[in-house]
Amino acid sequence: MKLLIADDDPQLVRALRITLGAHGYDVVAAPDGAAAITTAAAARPDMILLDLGMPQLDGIQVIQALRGWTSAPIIVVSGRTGSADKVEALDAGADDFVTKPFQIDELLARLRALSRRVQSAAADAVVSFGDVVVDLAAKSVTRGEHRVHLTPTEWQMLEHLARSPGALVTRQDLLKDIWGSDQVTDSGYLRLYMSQLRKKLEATPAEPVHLLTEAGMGYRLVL
Amino acid sequence: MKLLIADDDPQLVRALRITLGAHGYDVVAAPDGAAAITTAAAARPDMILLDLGMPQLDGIQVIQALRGWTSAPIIVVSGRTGSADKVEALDAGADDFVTKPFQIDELLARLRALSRRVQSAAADAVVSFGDVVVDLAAKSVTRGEHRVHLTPTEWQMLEHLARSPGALVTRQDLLKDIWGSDQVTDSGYLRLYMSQLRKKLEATPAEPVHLLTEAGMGYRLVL
DNA sequence: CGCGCCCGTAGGGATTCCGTGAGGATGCCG
DNA sequence: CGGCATCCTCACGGAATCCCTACGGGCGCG
Repeated sequence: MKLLIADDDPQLVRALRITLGAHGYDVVAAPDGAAAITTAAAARPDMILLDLGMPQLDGIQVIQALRGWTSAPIIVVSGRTGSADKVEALDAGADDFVTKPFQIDELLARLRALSRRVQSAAADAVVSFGDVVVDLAAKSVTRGEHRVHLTPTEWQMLEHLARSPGALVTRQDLLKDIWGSDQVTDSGYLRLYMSQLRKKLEATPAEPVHLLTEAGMGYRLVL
Repeated sequence: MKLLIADDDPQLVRALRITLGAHGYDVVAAPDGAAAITTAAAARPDMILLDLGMPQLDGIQVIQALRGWTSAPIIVVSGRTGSADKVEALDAGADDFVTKPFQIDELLARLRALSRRVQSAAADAVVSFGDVVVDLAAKSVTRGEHRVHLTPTEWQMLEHLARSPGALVTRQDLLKDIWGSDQVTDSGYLRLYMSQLRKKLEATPAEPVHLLTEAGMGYRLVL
């Protein structure tokens, strides 16, 4: 069971590394928010211990970034005791919230409780179809041997589709998640970006095999 | 989302029932450990809120009894702050531990966090009959090894039938839910789309085995 | 047997929905 | 200031979908 500890207090990290290591966990560490994200992408931990008050990046933002591609349990560790902080972190995608100072045995128990819930430890962060490989964690797209460059909007569309392969994604969902709010004025961006995606990823853009459209409903990525 | 509250403090139960009810939860309550177990068995809640210090039965025993047959998330609420109690409860099978007094918004956030995990784990919104598999979540239909394409209206019909398999669905219900308002002018849409569904899903469309019609009443999906 | 009732099915027009090209608007960077 | 990438609008041809109408068949009943 691999564990990522993201905390800027070297002493705490050292203590946790020893204790958790003794309980059979494989520990990797990151000193700030940015490092936490890159380290998580590289090491693919099964669980994440995250301090809210780190330099570089807000803890909430770190949670959101991680939740973009991994469903690994996140336990937030923080000195702040206000319920507002807890609510914010939990709603951003964290699974549990422990306030410092904490008892190490309680933390261990919460880790055990969460790991019980975890289904398939490795939620594949890579989706591939045809000769295209999409790496959700690295935000990179490869076709054959060459890398494909996508604009931010194109990537967001592909990301949404690739996150639930085979599932139908409603036009509403895409509009809401990419353009925020309740944008209902689909004056045709979706059609346009989908067209560009197909041009970049499909062998025959005019007759797509993977990026399908369901008339009147939305789009679907078929592997 | 049905919620079981097991607590011997009537005032707290009353307050929780109001607050949680306002947030869309369907609340049932039990005043002691024994009642919690029997009520849970009868009501089949999706989540359980459990007080450790109840008469009749130790909270830990209640957890173990519940875990014997249900995997619904259990949040323990207790006045004891000792880490030993937390560890014991969590290791017995509880998912989270909140100490009294607690902020109601924190409790709500923890409920949301847990339900998120449970839902993603139980993504089994699949109904199948014959060689047809209907995935309600992905809005996809497969027959044998091939995907079946449905138009929006066809899908809505199938969805209604598949959401209550075996049950009779009134023509009125279908008309109202698909075409909105109190459209009673069944000038034959239903017959038409049902015909197309059978053509796509039944082995012998002329002699349907699963998409049956009850003369004068409506339609029924038998698995 | 004749009839009305209900249901299944086929064809076709009207409408909505989708793909795509061209081009203007905006922001970034040297 | 100019080039560049990206985002967005608009318009049009073509495809998919919806919905209406019509026709045929099974079934109960007088």
